[in-house]
Amino acid sequence: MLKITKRVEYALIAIRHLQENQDVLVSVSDISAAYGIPKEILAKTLQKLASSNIVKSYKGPTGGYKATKKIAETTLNDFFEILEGPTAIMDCYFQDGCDHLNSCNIRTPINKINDSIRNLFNNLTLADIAQ
Amino acid sequence: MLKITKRVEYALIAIRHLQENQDVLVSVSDISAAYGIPKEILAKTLQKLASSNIVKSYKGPTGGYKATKKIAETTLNDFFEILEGPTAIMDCYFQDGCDHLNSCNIRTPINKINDSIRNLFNNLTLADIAQ
DNA sequence: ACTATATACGACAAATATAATCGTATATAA
DNA sequence: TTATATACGATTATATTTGTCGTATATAGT
Repeated sequence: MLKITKRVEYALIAIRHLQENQDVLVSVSDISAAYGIPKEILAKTLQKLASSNIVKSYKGPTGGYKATKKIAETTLNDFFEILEGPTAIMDCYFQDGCDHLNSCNIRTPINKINDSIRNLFNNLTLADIAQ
Repeated sequence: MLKITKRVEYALIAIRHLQENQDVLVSVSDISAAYGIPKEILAKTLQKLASSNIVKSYKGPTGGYKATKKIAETTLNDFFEILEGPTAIMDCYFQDGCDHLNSCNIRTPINKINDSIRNLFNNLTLADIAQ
């Protein structure tokens, strides 16, 4: 429990690699080969980051991805949300339609835990965790 | 991702219920019926809590569970660990045997995120999140 | 002593979520 | 025109989580 997904792991690896190679365009194949990450899943992950302007994409041969300045100031909360949607330790935090709502006696503790985690991730940027 | 398990959810429900009924012994069936939780899984969850003295168990008919004083001072980290083992956003944090260790470029960020979460959970007790 | 009912606990099966793959479309440098 | 890159939806495979089954042990009540 409380695990991050492979998508997030791959995204972290990719942006770190892009930041270390800011002078060149890096293709999905490059990163895939360097770290042993399945190509297609990495491609889709980078597409999500591109549509949020965390990275910039260039099509065609000699194309690839580039880090943007937005990376450093992006919070973990935003980063996770781009890839996986809203962060919540239980689905009922954002969804509704709980069967036991009437008898639920853990709403307060669940909300407190959630708020604490979201507060933590809102105050940590990708730059903060880099070094 | 970053979800808690049903076991943790059920455990939270159970200890809250026990705290609200400290004067009587409450059986698994009582809690199961009150909140619509599968009996066997709830039973095993309470057994784990009992073996860590978070609750106390009494066998035989008229038996059941009782809250202990230890509940309030228990940290979320200990609580989660009793039920699910060590808290880590990636398995490699506690396990070893990673294939890509040589090319891993996210060790620092992963450790920072992990340490932040563990620090958060070590400083939050079950009493803290109750109200 | 017997019976009913509670906890204790390991093994297995079902359901769900995650990870990976496949197929096709589009853009563009050479 | 061709080769190679990103873009993206649909499907399959895998892993994890959740729930069930079966059996043992303890004990209050009769």
